[in-house]
Amino acid sequence: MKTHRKKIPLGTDMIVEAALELIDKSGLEKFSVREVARTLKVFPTAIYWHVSGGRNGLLAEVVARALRDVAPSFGPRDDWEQWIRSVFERYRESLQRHPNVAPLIGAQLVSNAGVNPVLVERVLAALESAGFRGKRLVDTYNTVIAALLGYVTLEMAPAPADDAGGWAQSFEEKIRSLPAAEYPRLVANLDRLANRAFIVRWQSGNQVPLDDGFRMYVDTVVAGLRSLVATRSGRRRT
Amino acid sequence: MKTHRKKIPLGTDMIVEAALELIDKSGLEKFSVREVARTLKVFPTAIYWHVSGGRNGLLAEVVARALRDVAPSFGPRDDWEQWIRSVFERYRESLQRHPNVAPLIGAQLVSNAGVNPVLVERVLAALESAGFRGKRLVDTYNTVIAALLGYVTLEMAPAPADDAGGWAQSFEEKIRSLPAAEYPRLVANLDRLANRAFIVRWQSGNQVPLDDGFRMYVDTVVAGLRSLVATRSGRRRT
DNA sequence: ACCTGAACACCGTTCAAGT
DNA sequence: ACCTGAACACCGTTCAAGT
Repeated sequence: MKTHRKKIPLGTDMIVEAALELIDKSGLEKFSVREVARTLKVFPTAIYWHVSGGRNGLLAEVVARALRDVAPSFGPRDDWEQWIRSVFERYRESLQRHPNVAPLIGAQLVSNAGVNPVLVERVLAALESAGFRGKRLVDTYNTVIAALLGYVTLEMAPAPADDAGGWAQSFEEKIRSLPAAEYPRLVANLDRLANRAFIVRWQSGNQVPLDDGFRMYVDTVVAGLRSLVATRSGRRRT
Repeated sequence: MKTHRKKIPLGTDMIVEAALELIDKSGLEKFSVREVARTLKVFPTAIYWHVSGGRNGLLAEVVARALRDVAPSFGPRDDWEQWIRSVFERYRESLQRHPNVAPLIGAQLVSNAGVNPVLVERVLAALESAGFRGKRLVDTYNTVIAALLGYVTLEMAPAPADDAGGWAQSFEEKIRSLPAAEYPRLVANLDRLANRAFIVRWQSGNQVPLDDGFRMYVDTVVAGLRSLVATRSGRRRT
């Protein structure tokens, strides 16, 4: 699986791909421009000639590469609910292939711009077909994008790099010894929650996927949108 | 507003507070353990004696501090929908006070554990009162937490630190010159979308809040949950 | 145009030593 | 117990110089 590059002259794509491979293999914590340079057998400064924006610019391109082709095309005969569901699934699959880029997505505007205009256009198309227009279209658009990125970036949040301090173990102990008096419901449902629910887990979603929660989440968002379609009046009570 | 500390001996709280102040002022990019040490007029290594887990451990505590008291208590006579709405709002207000910590929340398990067990217990209480039990309770719990963190962390994603490269300006130009042929809906709604919608904005949510989108988002989640309450049968079509 | 090479101003973290 | 001090192995980025 190791890519052998010889003397083929450097190019932006080559650098971005090397960076992504490196992140996939060792995580963001280990990532550095210099390391990328080393794997390409090039001086660090050569990178700067090819990619603008330095380290952050490179990371933004990495995100864009990892997330390309997430949005299936939307035609006038497609069902918007079904389409939304499929984008959510494909987006999750992309991040499951590259879990270590997850922290980048919410990290910077530059990076979440990596999710490209094609996706924007198609989400708008789907929502328009659902009946949303004008200001309301924009609001539902923001809702969908936030929901799209939300679950998965959180699910894939990485555990400590090498965990020399044994964080995972001591955290598990802390969770398992919470007093039932203070946390009755947490303790009552502990078997179901421990390591399988946000905040009370010690492994990342690429190791312990939270599948059922994701399904419920998608159901919730879609059902919510559907109920808003019914509400034709622009304004709602706060 | 500048805090003058004299010779009061170092303590974990003091360090965490100094770190949070520093992040609030200059952002995560500028943050460093050494800088924290400098503001406390202490050698960098002194920090390590007080806070375990090094830099990441410190950042986790910063998140915990920034997000404490987000969850109002939930009593048996409270309305679960209203309660969910208020947590969402309070969580957003906390991050509006400390927008620069936003990237940390999805960044690591250690950090999103900073949202403490009290919140877990209360969310469970609210969802139980809505009628969710057992496996279904866990799934809706994951849904709510993901939704809770999702919108706001994305909204507060920081723009490039100093933007020496003029990223914002060139990105705006790129957006404004997208071809209407390829992106008909994006271009048609550009005035409403530009800088006011995810992916096609160049300023962070602490400068240009996406309020209406947030309201719609909360409506969507709550309406979705409500519709799932109705569906008493555990299973749903995929 | 594309890359080398050296240099600058930083990092996080460990480990020994002081008080 | 709490902190200093020195040292190690790194960083990202700039700038001049080579070809």
